[in-house]
Amino acid sequence: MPAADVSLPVSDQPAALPRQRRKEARPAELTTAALELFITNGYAATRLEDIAAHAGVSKGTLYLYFESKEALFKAVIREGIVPVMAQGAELIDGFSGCSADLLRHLILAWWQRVGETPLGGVPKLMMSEAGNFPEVAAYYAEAVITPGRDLLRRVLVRGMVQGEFRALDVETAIDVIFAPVLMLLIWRHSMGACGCRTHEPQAFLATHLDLVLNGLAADIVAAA
Amino acid sequence: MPAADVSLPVSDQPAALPRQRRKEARPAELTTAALELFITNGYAATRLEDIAAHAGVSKGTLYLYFESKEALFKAVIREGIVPVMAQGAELIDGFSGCSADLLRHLILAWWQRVGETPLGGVPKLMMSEAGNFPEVAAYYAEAVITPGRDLLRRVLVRGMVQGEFRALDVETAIDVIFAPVLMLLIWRHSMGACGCRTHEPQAFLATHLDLVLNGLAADIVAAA
DNA sequence: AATAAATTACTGACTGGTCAGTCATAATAC
DNA sequence: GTATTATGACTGACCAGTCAGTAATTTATT
Repeated sequence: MPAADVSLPVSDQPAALPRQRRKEARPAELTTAALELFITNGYAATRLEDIAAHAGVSKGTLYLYFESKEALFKAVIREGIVPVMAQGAELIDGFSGCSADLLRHLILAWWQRVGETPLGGVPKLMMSEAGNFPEVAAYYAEAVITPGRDLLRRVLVRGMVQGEFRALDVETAIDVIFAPVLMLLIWRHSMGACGCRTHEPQAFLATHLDLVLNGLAADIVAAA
Repeated sequence: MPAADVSLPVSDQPAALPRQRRKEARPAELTTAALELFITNGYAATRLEDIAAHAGVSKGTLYLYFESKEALFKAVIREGIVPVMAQGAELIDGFSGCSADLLRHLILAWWQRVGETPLGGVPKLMMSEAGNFPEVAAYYAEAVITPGRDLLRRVLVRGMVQGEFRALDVETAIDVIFAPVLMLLIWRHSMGACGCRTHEPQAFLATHLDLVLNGLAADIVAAA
């Protein structure tokens, strides 16, 4: 949850506590438990009682911190994802190698910091529930997807400016390039969770990067 | 629970009509209506009454043809997707051009025959509900995903054998290559359905194919 | 051809279980 | 002792699934 939250579209902060002291510890435990259950069962199939039990409190306690199931869901999405983004920007800023390596590092880092953690369930959850929670989807698009795309755009533009990458439609390329990474993640949290064959993430990402970096590579004119 | 369950993976055929005449017309209308509503609202949020109303019958009638909501869901998945696959095989068999064109044609044809039709909602629906219906997911994997991957494998192997494509891990490449197409589809049926910016499918697919075919292309040795 | 009987197709009010959300009460802190 | 924090039994809405009954259609009878 960004601290200086100036007029966000989705704003169901805990709020329940009327004034004075607020214990920040409890809500975090609750959203953690909620995230886990939402991800494994889906939103509709997750009972609030189970979330409460999972966090070691009673159902009533949930309502001290969240107005409703929907508010809890929003909080899960909000707290779950936003913090990660800043790190990506730093990675790009402090990178001096070639753009191909930068792209590789960025994607592998994202996989390590999101894909392999509990947060990895959020994108699939969001996809599944976007239709039922359009405002949350809009918030997610603004707070997660847009900044994420910005990072990738910087890398692609960097590569093109430096003559390492071919010129192609950047806005489209961003999503084409990230799609396999997202699919890998979504797959693991849907079909993968029920016995279906799953790819080794490292091998999958390696093949993807191999293919993409070859596809992006500018013709090496110097070779003549 | 199926009556004479001769060990099919998923087998909840209409079956309700005990013997003699069976009207095949009605079930098709029902699954069509169900598909539409499941896709827009999700499984849990779709009321059987709405499906019935949408098909112009009463709720009771639904139960003449389907044992339960779950059986209806299975039927929707089953009838919805399977028929398409055979056409792909024909396309490959009767193709004489280069493998790059074949891949392009296959993907564009799939988009046209699935992506742009109501069937396009099935993959996202399946992803969302796989966790809650593992048997359906297993059936889907066997009846849709495996045959689909077989098609792509044939194209890739063809290209490699003929020296048009670089050699790389085929099993992984299959999924890497199809992932952006799937994501395009999933996106349109989730975030895209609630006001978020969406790609022009043709442009997206063109960029994807451009990138992939360049990435796949064997170094043209003849150029020296 | 008209009528009755039998079969099939459909209906929608009803039931039983589930679960989000409430609130009177209890435990704990201060 | 009183203010804060937590509880879990309770309520009311919701909806999958049922079933006694009605309508339509087919078959049999005269």
